[in-house]
Amino acid sequence: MSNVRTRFAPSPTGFLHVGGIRTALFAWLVARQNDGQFVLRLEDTDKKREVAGADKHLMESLKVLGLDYDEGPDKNGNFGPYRQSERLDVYNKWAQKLIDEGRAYADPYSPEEVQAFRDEAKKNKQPFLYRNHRPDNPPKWDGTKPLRFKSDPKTYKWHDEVMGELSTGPEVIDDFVLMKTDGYPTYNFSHIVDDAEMEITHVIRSQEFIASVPNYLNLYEALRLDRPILATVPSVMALEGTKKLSKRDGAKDVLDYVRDGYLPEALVSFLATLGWNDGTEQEVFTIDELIEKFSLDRIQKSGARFDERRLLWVNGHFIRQITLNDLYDKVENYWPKEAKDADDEYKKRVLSIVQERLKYFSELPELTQFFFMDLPINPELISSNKKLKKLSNEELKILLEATVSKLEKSDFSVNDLKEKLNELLEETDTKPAVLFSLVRIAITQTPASPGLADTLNVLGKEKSISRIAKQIQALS
RNA sequence: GGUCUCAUCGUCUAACGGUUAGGACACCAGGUUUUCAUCCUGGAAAUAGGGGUUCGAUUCCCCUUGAGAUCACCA
Repeated sequence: MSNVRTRFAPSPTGFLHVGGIRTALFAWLVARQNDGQFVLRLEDTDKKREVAGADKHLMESLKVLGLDYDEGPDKNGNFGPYRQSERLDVYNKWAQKLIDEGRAYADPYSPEEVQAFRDEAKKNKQPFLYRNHRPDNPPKWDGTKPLRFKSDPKTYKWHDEVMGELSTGPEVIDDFVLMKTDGYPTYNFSHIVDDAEMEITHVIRSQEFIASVPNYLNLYEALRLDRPILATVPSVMALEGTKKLSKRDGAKDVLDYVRDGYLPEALVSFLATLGWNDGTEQEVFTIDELIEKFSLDRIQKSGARFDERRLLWVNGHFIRQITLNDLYDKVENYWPKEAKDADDEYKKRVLSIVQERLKYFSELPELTQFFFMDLPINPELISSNKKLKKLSNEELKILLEATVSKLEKSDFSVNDLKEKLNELLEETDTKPAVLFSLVRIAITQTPASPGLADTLNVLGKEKSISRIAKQIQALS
């Protein structure tokens, strides 16, 4: 394929959720795997729905995930401008062409009259077709009335890269609005013109548009434009219920995931494999692997549910794979506030023993707080422990005192700590489940922590022993 | 209601008409000297229903059922 150009064309009406990002990702992958261009075009033709700042937010979302675009509102390109609101002359030019050729006409009816037609159709359980009311002698179009396409209803068969062979009858073709009375074009008109003017080769978009495709095909013919390759991506569905994922079901802003400490590469891998696979049993993909292996025709035809638990697993998988130094840089802003004055070396050691249990960065404070401050004694940790609650305070104290005197003799290297702890098990004739749990609780005061020897090693001799002493005191 | 589309474990999915229907997430059990996590082993878990075609259907056809999309001067 020569010079592939794909585009992502959102309207700036709010944040980008995972479904939108997935569509953008697929378009981006097609461009990258063909050494083509990926274009961002803002479809801001509905001024009523536009949200201030949404454009910036959207661009930021793409950039954070690494979906860099070659042309867009904030990039130079030979096909600009990339905001539809700045391209009105283009739409007017093409609209005039249709008018001149008798393929567009002014809609003489008021909105109320059109609505009455629609209500009547609905009452009769018929689909609404404006062309059943097409006027015989429409007035000249002067912008005060909507401009409608004069359609040429017919049967269509076409190929969709994802959905396969599709076909429809003439009953779905209608005289849709091209230009609104506010001077802006409708999506149905503007995207056709822009895709052609911008030389887009692949139109990859979500499935709510598929029913309109026959109308688009009809318009391409009237405009005498070659139609691009079409690919319709199914919606991402909410985990519960039967609805597509939407903002009201709690679909999160992708930037929220990034803020919570999800790695962009994990989000990308997860989103790509939500409804796509390469036919092997590979579950996780790097971006380079996706660029190499992705293909539109292996996208599922029905919508996949968004299961955040799988995303969590993918993210943990990526976190465990990156190097400690890399991870250290990435978690810079996620440490508990008590770590403010801790030095890099210490924080790095903490991170190294926490890396395998970190699922996303926002968890870091609860996982590591005790490394940076003495947590208050929590008696419940002992009283709720199956084994420990059977022992008396006196017995617990004896064990902890033995631990202190043993640890006094350790150089606190991990190996020596392991050795000393083993000796302690023998000398006190205690099971690991008892002794180690007790010591772990004494030094961390948390329900879960990394391995005991590692934790002692990082905490250091002084802190460890003083915390055990505090626990002994609390038992008195 | 019309039109289009889809249908495999709870979830994401694999299976040129011939497989004990495979993998992953989640779940359960066991193991790796404590917890949590990682890792390893094992377990439970699916072809929506009914008809065809075929020696043989998850796979092809039809019907039913269920689901999604759409029928805007929104995209």
